[in-house]
Parts: sequence; C-alpha cells; structure tokens
Amino acid sequence: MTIGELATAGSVGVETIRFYQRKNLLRTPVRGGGIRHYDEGDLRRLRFIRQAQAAGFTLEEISELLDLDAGDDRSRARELAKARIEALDGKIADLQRARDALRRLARECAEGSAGPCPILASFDV
Amino acid sequence: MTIGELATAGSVGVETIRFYQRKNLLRTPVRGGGIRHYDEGDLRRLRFIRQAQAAGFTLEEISELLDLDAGDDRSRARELAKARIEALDGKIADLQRARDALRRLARECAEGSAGPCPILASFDV
DNA sequence: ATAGCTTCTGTACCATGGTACGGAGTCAAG
DNA sequence: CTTGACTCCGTACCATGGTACAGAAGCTAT
Repeated sequence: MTIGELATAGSVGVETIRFYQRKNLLRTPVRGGGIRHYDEGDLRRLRFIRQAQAAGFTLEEISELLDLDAGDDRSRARELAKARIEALDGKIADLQRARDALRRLARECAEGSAGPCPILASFDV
Repeated sequence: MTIGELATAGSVGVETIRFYQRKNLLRTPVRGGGIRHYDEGDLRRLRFIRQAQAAGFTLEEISELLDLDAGDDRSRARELAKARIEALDGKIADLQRARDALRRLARECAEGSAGPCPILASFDV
C-alpha cells in the first residue's frame, strides 16, 4: 500500500498519517527506492488508533498502549484499561444526564406552546 | 460578587470568566466605580455553560443557546436540542462499545496469564 | 497611609489534533 | 518520453478552549 491507499483504507487524510508518524503512533517504513510501502499491520494500527480515540484515549495514551502491545507489561495495560473504563462509565453517565436534560428541554419548549422556553432552566437538574 | 467569587462559585478560574466574556458567553457588567459586580444570574449562566459543555455543545453552540433563551425562536431551540440528542445517543453508544472492548481487554490480559496481551486485537470488534 | 491582595486591560502563549502548502522527486499510462 | 497524479519533506498555519503574564488601579485591614 502507498500512503494514499492506507489513508483511504483508514478513512483519514494523508496528512493525518504523516502526523501520526511524527508522533510515533505509526512507523515510517524504510523506502524501497523512492516510495514507502505500508502493510496490513499498519492498517490495523491505524484503525486501532481511531477506535481508541473514539474511546476517549488521548494520542499520548494510545502511544503508550501501542508500546504495551509490543511489550509484556500486563499490569500496566490493565491499569490503563481500568482507569479508562472508570472514566468512560463517568462520561457515559454525564452524557445520559445531559441527554435527559435536552429531552426535557425539547418537550417543554414544544412548538407553539406558550410561556418561557427555559433553556437555562432545563439544565438545573 | 466579584469576579473571583463568581469564579470560585462556578468552579472555574478567573481567566476562564474573562475568556467567556470575550466570547460573549457572559456579560461584562458595568462598573460601579472601579470593580465590576456579578449576580446570581451570571452564576446561573456560568453553570449552564459548564453543563452544556459536558453535554458536548461547543462554546459557539452554547452562545447560540444563550441567545435563544433570551429570544423566542422555539423551533430553533428544539432543532439544536434534537441534533444534540442524536449526537449524544451516538456518542453514548460509541463509549459503551469502547468500554466493553476495554473490559474484554482487562479480562484477557489478566495478571499472570500466559500468551499474548492483545491490546490491538481487543478493539477488533 | 501603606502593605498586600484583587481586579482590570491587553497581549502573548499553551496543548491537542490536525490541515495546508511549496518545491522537489517518483512512477505509470498513453 | 512526457504528462499528470501521487509521494516526500519541512515548515507553517488552523480551531478550540483555555492559561499566563505585565503593569496599573482598586480595595481592605492594620
């Protein structure tokens, strides 16, 4: 794969790949004369990065996770995972609360109804 | 309230208040000679901003929400709320998936067990 | 009335996660 | 064997959401 093909396969831009390379999240393959080539492993890594981002890991944490995957410090890997699970549980609860507040807002602020449309108040849970 | 008291009450820094003022998220009260004074309404607004941020609104969207609260464009308010509810539902689902992947990781990568500790693979859902 | 906090105003700087661009080199198809 | 698309490399720039001064003015307790 060329960098453009990798980018397409991973649904990111070419510049994003290069950015991840600068951050050592992706390797920079040695050139076989002129143009670099990427393999399935690079694509897997790239996809992992995007999924881990969606899980709320920062690029720095993802970098550490990728290093851990290569090594064998299981307890550190578990530590990171557990911390993130707790953070995610908290975040999920936050978002659910926010969604409920918005539902209340959408209901109370129904089209055509009279009275105030209490945007600020709808968050006073 | 002085700006410092407002900041404390809203659990933010003084500089954050000023930043929100520059962004027109908070008003800049007229000075009664020297030092500005803030009231409960300012605090409510500030708390709203933080809650809306937790709900995933950007500061720009929050600015619009605050304007809407003053005005009476109910359909626009509902529109924003509904869009954000959908975004939140999607995000909540993402985070739940990510959390499940991490739980799997923590289990498979148990302390003392042999074999690989498949960090990358744990996200291959 | 003076030391010692705040406040005010403006401007500068920061981290995160990219995105853009210029100029040169590479490569495949016609 | 040239044209056009893609790659390489370095550097610059961007948005978002703050954070950090510096220097002057204002308040408050002693």
